[in-house]
Amino acid sequence: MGTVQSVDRALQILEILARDGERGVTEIAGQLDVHKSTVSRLIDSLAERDLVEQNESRGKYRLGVGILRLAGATTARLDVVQEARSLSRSLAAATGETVNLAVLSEGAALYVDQVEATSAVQSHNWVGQRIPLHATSNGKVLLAGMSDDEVRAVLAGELPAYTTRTVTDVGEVVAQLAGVRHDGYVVVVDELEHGLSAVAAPVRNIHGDVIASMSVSGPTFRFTAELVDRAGAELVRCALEVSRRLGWRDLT
Amino acid sequence: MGTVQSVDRALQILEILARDGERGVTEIAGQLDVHKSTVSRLIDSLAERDLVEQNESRGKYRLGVGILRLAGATTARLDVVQEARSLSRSLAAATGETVNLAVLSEGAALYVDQVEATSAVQSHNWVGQRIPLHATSNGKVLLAGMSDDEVRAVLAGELPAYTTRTVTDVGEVVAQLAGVRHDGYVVVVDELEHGLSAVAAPVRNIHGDVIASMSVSGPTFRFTAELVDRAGAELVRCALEVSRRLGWRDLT
DNA sequence: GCAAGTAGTTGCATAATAAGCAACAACTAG
DNA sequence: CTAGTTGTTGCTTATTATGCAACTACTTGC
Repeated sequence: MGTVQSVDRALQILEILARDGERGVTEIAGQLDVHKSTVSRLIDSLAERDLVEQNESRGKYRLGVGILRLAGATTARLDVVQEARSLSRSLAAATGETVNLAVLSEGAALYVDQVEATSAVQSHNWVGQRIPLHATSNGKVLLAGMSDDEVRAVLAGELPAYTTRTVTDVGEVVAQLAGVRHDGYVVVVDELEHGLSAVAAPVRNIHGDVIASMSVSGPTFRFTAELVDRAGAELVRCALEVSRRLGWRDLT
Repeated sequence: MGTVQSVDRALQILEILARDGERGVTEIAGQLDVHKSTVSRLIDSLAERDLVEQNESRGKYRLGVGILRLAGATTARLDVVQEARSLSRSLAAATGETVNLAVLSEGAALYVDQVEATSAVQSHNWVGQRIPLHATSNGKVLLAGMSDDEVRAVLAGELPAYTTRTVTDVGEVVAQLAGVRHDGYVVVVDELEHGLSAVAAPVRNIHGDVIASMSVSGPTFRFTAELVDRAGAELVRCALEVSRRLGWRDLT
């Protein structure tokens, strides 16, 4: 099937602005290899619906709040977000940490919901962020839902090291995934950021496919063995309940 | 300036899906008054970037998670969200309720951030939702940032009553706004939903314009006069601090 | 303060694409 | 099993998107 080139270009503009924050018409024209008047008109269409906005008169452009309206409609309709919400909140309250829900999207973990305990240390909102798969608990759970061949395809290329603890050898990651599949959850310590740890478990659909990952994360100094045991058990229970609400049946 | 018709159509498709949840190619073609093959190709462009997805093979279409990636980039770059975040969290902890941030968007309050105290009763995520101005504390704060003529223009038509307490007379709303401007905050009880109350205060930019509204909301039974006093004072203090971080200077 | 350069905008002509049509495959309903 | 509907796709052409040139507005350097 065919796409529509001018729509493709408009969407590329949105991606450029998402990646770079803000850009001028001439800069975007250079990146798309089209004339700046073309970009100006494409941006006009996007601006009419608040998908982009201009910093000031004749200034650079950035993403606008119209995107958030569409996003609100999207999460409101994501079954897994809806079914998980109340469980995420009780889990956050029970553990005193941050609970996240992530789905696989274009070779990364896309965070789609977040609930923080009020006592949680961090205030970063991960929703909408695309986070590397190999260095996070959510990422490893999502990878564990794939075959080893699929994993190797997704993790092609050199895996970046974010800390001295990041596992960057694909073979070692694949070996870890066997353990994830066996245990039904994974604990990751200091791989994405020093001082940040998390435990994650899979959320399955009616067919048993891993469609999301739910995690509890917090500062490493609070991730004692006792907390990991308690949070892990509670997390697995919650993720199972979300899966059940989505139609999954554990026949074992 | 001109827009690009095919991009306009593609964005209309996104809006239809945001409003209706899911729709088929033929349905969308009817609404846009174009041929279904046109819709099929426009959807192809949107699907290639995960902005829409198909429920199952040859089924209806709905918004996809690609929107969330753009949304994450948008909130990450909204200055007011960034500056407010830590204050929102401390306010949620201090009051034990839910704190929201909303901006004006197309005649409604668009919720752009939310922090819940773990003890908060509700689990509804308002981010991305467009909420009526006349029936909410955030809405009334955003209206109070306009002139009376602008208010009357925005509130054209019959105002829906959501509960028996909803103020639906435009004149009465306008009169309330004078009070909001004087007091610097507003309390709204049971107007959007029975049992839901909130207090809100304005966030200003460097020019003093009201660019967002910050609120504390919770169940009416917890919104005692004492809580309103305490939360109101704390909220006004936080909203002022966010305004200062954005460059506003209160010279009084 | 002025000149030169750059960025974004817009009218117009035309090159290129988007769109409609027809036909098809796949699915649903009776 | 048949008829009807939906979504897809090859092809042609009607229509639009695009580039160009010229313009306004702004920035930078002297």
